Amino acid sequence: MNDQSLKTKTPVRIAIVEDDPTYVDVLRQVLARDNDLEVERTFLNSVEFLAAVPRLEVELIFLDIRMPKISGLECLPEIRQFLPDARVIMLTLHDDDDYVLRSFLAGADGYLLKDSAPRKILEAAQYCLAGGAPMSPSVARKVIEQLDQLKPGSHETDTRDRELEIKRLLSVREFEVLQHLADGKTYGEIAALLHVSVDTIKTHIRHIYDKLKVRNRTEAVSRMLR
Amino acid sequence: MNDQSLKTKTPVRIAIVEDDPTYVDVLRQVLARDNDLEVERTFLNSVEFLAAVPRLEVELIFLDIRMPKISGLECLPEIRQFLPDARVIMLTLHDDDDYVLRSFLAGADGYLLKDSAPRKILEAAQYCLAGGAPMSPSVARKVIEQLDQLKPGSHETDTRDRELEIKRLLSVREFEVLQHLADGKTYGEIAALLHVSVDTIKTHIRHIYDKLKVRNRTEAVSRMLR
DNA sequence: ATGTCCATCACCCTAAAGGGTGATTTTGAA
DNA sequence: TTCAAAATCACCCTTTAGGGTGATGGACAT
Repeated sequence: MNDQSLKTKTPVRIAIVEDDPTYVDVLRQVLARDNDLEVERTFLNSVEFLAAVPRLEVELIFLDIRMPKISGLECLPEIRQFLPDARVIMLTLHDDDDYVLRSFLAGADGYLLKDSAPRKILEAAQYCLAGGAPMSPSVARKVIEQLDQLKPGSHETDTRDRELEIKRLLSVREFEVLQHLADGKTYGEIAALLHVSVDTIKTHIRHIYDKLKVRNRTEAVSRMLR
Repeated sequence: MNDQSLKTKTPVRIAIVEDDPTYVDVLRQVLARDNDLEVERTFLNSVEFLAAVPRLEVELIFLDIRMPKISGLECLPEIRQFLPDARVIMLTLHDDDDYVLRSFLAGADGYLLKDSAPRKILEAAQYCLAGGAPMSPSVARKVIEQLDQLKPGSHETDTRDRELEIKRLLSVREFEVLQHLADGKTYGEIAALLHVSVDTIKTHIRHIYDKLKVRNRTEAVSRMLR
């Protein structure tokens, strides 16, 4: 008579994955107002979270999208693998990023702006647990705007087109360096090939990373080639 | 000096297209509470509405989805042709039909359940005019559920072949690691994603290098992608 | 049963990468 | 002419990558 009869009284277990400790506290306090909700674990970075996921037992997860190293978006497949029935609400500062649609495609259940009123946060949790997909009208707008990009076969961007696009972003010298990067050359090798110092190459590469918004050579090369 | 300066004080003109006269009245009364909104025209069937559309001047349209003869869905292209900037909120009795996604693809801006509270109706109008896409969490859920059906994923055949060739050379685990490598992930990040130790990943990667006859990750990725 | 992958983990060490800051010269566009 | 990139170089520091070697348990085939 215990499991069933107690079930309605068992609070919903919650995990928070958010690299801003301040906002973690905000969420904690807001969620504490609802006695049916209990924040069981919090993680300040995605790596810690991923390590714990296989043994995690929660029904609801608040997941920050933008985090260092591994984004919330990349955590979603892992969550779906180990916690297929858990609800996931994505946290974001702005609604103007292009993560919105991809989050939902990856299995998110809701979308919450970090500056939402406490009431909205609690509503989001409740709607989500009730099977809805809470999101602000502005987020919903992003979704339906990005909808069109999905249906036509417009993503057949040729490799040459990508190269041209990157060529526009980079200076000629930088593009030259990038091509050597794609061959797996080291700083020193590229420096030798271009008859300049290693530090010059390092500077070029830093600029390439800035312009392409990547963190390392592999991402840069991947960006150009696929 | 009139059009521009008066614009902020001019009420938003609204059209209602709804075959249930009772609900038209409900809408009328609710919308009348907001002095910035003015119901200019109402249509009890879609044929009348379509006839009037070319000469219609409204900023917001409440459009019933299920109507005899011509559905609201079928009206959307016409609206978009003559009133490209007007906002359209779809009206529906249930959120369980498959019109939801199709409505948004056809250019709807919001989705309102007919049993919504008056406050929700006014909110929907306001959100919509502010550029958002109001919809209930249950409707949003429908949208994201139907998302998957939209994405038919056809990649490039060239890349496929290369991938298959490399897949034959590597073990499944190694290939898995290689894919993360191509995303620019570090040892630690891949380890976290695959729930194994960093040393294990290092070993896999060394094996990958051996098998592909490359000396670093960039060459490996480049090998797979081009 | 024996050998061979496969997947896992550990420890050691060196080389390379990457982030921050700052500086100089050239060059082209406004 | 003046301002803004672009291209060059330097020094500091931390993190990551990569090479070598070795070990264990499981799966699978001969």
